[in-house]
Amino acid sequence: MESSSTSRYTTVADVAQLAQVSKAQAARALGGYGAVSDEVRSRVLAAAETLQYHPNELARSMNTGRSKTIGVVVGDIENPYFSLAMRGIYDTCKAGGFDVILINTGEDLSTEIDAVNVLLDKRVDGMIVAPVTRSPSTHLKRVVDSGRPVVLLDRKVPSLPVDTVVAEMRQVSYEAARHLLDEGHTRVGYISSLDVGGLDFTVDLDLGSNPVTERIAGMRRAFDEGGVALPVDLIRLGAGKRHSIGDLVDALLTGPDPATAIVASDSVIALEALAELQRAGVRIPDDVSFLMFDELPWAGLMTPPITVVAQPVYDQGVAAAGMLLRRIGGDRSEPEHLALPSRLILRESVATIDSPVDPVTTGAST
Amino acid sequence: MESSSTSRYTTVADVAQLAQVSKAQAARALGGYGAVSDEVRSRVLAAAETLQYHPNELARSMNTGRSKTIGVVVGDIENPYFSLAMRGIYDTCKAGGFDVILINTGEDLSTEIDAVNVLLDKRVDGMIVAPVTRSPSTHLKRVVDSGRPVVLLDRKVPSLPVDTVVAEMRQVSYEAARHLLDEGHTRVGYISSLDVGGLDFTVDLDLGSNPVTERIAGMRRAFDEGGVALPVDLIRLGAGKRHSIGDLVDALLTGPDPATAIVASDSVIALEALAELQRAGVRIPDDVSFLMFDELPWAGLMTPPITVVAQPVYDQGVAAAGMLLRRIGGDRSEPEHLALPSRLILRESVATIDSPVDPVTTGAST
DNA sequence: AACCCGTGTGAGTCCGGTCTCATTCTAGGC
DNA sequence: GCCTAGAATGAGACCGGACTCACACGGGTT
Repeated sequence: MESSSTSRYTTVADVAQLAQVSKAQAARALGGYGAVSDEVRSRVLAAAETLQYHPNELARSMNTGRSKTIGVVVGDIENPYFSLAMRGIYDTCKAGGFDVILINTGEDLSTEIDAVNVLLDKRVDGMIVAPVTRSPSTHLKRVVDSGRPVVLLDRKVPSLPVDTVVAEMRQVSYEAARHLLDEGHTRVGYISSLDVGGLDFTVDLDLGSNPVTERIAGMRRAFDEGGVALPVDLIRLGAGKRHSIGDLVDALLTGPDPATAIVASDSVIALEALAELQRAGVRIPDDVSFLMFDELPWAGLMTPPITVVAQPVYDQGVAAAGMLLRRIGGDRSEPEHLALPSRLILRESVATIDSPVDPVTTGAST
Repeated sequence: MESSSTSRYTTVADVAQLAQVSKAQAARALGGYGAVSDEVRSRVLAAAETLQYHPNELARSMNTGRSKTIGVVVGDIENPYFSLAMRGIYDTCKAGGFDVILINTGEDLSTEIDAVNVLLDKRVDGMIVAPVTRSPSTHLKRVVDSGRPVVLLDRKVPSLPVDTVVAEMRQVSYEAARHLLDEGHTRVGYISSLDVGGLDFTVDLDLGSNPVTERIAGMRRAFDEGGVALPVDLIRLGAGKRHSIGDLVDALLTGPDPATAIVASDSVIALEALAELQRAGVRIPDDVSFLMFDELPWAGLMTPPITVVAQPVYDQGVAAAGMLLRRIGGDRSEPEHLALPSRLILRESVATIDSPVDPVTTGAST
């Protein structure tokens, strides 16, 4: 009883000693492998019980090479999108007997690189990454090289031969734009937090493939079909970082040819945009129509209820984790690229505009 | 090149060999301890670089006894409360150089027990637990005995001598009830997901100390001071599990002496209650007043804006992690019990009722 | 009686780091 | 020129499990 601090953990050796058998036998009885007589087994188990033996997972992982742990790297856990996806991942991993280590990148590339390295150094059995856009992805290559499976969530990295899970965006975005067009909106503003080197959006800006480019592509198709020019000048990148969302909203509603509809790229942006509109006294859908990506419980409870594009977020998490677990299980087949169907939920935040646009006088502040 | 699968990781031994020094010297150069000549150091570092050496954290943890990882056990990550607190925990741990393992219990005791054991077996340096209510807490005792620090979040376990971080609830709840009373509400319903053995709420039901009992205690004081009986019959437990939230809301608005105000114990309940009210055509605050715990961005954007009790959730996470890190750092002082101040944010969801209650004819369905 | 197989067992190695210990080398002090 | 403190170095123990190997023992063959 010489020490109450840092009381050592009991090890197989301790159990073996109490049970009067060799360490090897104790390990066999405890681990349930090899040949052990009933006599010895029960003695060992009893000893383990009295000593409150719990195996050291670190030691075990070290020579099995598997940690029964997967790593998840996301941009921002506080974002409902990620926390719900996380839940899907979590539930699936748990069912498969895997633990989860979570790392948050704050959408920062160097943090993501560190995160991936940390997970690799901790010898996770695999990882799910929602990569920061346009990352050179050498760090992800390192994972692939290490032989550990990776599944990319929400964003593809074309050069990387790994499984990906995304929500189908091109088609719903087409439908969403189609809907806006049908209601008479040709001047629709799009606000996204995506940011590429502080550049503004232009038609030939190469953003790679990510949810945002997919959406814009889908919307463009609808505009093209309708014979209307996609209002490129109303597509605003870098929301929340380079520009305040409130300012972006104001800007879209001011000027000679303002937006008659605003599309928010995710719920965080939607919330701030909505707050700004309310502050400025701009009514939805009378003064401006509103549409957001991501379906959250509150969207349908607003006045008016918000028209949204719902992605199967939880299911994306489940699918990603499922794929990962299959890979960990030894599946060596070709990389799979899953796109889960999204759908447009029509509510009341998009108004019908009477033909040739009549600019509304907005009460936008500042 | 006999194997492209499971390409072995480079170890100190590999680096040592390439640098033409002993394993011990390589380890010293890499780890930055002991005496190493500049000559050797640069050679080792160069070798490590070319071989892309990354230390195996498992091995390192095994004989240092510290994993630079903390475990977090929460009820439901999808709940904004936890995901925001998680963010606070995360940011703080990261700043301190610690990684985070997340485990979700789904508010289930046996899962919590498993979770705690898993974390202990993984040799986390400490853990933050938001314990399931009324747990016997022998599992938490095991952690304490192991010498690893624990910090309890959101709920206290009186028998456990560990640090706790909660939001101050008694005082704000007093203020909230006071406000309701001032506006003429004596029949206020309270809906909580807390559930203790499927029992209904009674005055002498011992629930221990948790946010919910604190709130009820605070509200009782206000009612007592006002000389009004706390409407115990309108306090509903087990929301979302034992009872559907919609049914609970309907029940509160039906009967001979219905509630004139509804208090939702958290944002998840609030959302479902609000949906039910909308479905039933009950207007806020004309037909019933509404007040919720937890401030979320959408609360102020609803029509009408919802009056809420805001807790410093992110700060709770930060505080909990801060305490834990201090303990890990060796702080052996007395357990600290921190209660962060909450505040009532008055908006427009509570209406004034004209003196002696005149039961409103509600449009509650079914 | 010699042989074989399978079960039960202990000794000891390995995983990949950290760290102790003993030894060698070198520079400074007298 | 000799002695010694301290730097530089290598060998090897150790953390706590998993697992290999060699060996003992008993029953069934032939």
